Amino acid sequence: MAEQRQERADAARNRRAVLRAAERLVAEHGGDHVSLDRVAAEAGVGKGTVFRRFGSRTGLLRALLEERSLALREAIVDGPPPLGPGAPARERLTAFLDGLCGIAEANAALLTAHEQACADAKYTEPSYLFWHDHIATLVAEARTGLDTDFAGFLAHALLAVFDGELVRRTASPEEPRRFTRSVTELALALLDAPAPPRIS
Amino acid sequence: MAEQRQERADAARNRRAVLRAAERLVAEHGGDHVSLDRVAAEAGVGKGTVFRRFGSRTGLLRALLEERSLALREAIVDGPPPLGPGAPARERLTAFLDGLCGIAEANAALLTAHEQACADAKYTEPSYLFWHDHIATLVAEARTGLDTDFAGFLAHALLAVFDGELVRRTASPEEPRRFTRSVTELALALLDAPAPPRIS
DNA sequence: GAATATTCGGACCATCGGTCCGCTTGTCAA
DNA sequence: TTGACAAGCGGACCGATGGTCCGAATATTC
Repeated sequence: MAEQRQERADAARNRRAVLRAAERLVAEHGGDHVSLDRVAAEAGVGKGTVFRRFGSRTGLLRALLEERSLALREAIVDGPPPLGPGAPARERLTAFLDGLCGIAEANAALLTAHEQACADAKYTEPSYLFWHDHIATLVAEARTGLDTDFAGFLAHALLAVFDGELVRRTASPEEPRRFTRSVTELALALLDAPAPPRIS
Repeated sequence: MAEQRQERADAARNRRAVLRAAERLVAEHGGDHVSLDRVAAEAGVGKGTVFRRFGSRTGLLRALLEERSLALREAIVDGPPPLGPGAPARERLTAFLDGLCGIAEANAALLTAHEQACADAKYTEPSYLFWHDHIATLVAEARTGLDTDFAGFLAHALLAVFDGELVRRTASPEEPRRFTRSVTELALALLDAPAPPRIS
């Protein structure tokens, strides 16, 4: 069962149309200002269709975002080093962050829209959990002896920086990858910091 | 001109009533689920009054949050060290973060509501600008030679951790100030990290 | 106590996410 | 080819919500 008797041809066509329409609207207008009515209209389908395919506004944005990050995710799971398994934690982490920053820089508006839509559920999104787990693991590996919970917190802290608006503000015309550079420096600072003094 | 002929007595009374009502509702129900209709009803005033006083949902939440952080702000500007001027940057920063974390831990739900309402304008809020400037200055002072822009980025990164939901998730029953401890460790790690290698 | 500026309050509006259901259309077996 | 049936479509509809407006009410001032 691939997924219950295949998706009908028109359904697949509409799914693509909706994704492309949403993508276009988010790119043109800011992250918000993209109501589902407009997406449906732009895609040339009814609103019901959008919901049938994606369940909710959140689902639509999530689908777009996962489409963008699928390659990175696969490369991490079973691609060649330094992204994939095998490389030292430190190299894997910077390679991963480099990839994620690239996605963020190219999709800042989409990030904003997604954050807005997710709201509270942000920390339970499968994608978020995956990124978080990956970072936390690598951090713990690179800094042996670090408290596990604190490694998790550092992972949250690193991911917290991926805010659409912050990405947009950090980027600059003459240095498009400034966000990436900043995040990388931040991550390295965390890895290279001396062991924290025992607090309590 | 205090502010144009004083505020009328009933107006002041209503302002307080609305603030207290909003506070109560946010505390009881989660950060969202606090519509302005309900706030108005709970306060025993008309909806128009809420808007007249606070301009918008965002304005109301902001007012609540600034009420909570006013003391900290004043202590920083002209209070005694280590919060106020005079102490070494490192001590000032940890003292400040300690204070801000305290506020965050006590008002996680409010934080969530405010983030939701601010959306894109987050980085232009007077409060945010104040915190950001303060942190960036202290970081630059504690790590001389650090690129100014990067100090600013680190400030954003530190503030990005103050996400209502993250605060709630980091706190734990048996260790209420776990969020504070984590943030402090994070900040110290950033201050103590060795100078980053020149990238480009 | 009257004149006046300010404020009140809730009806009203537009928008938006999400639901529903009668109609259309792709699919597949005969 | 055709017919029957499941799957999908689309847009009218709904409830909630942020925000506006203006006649009524009231604090303030002289």
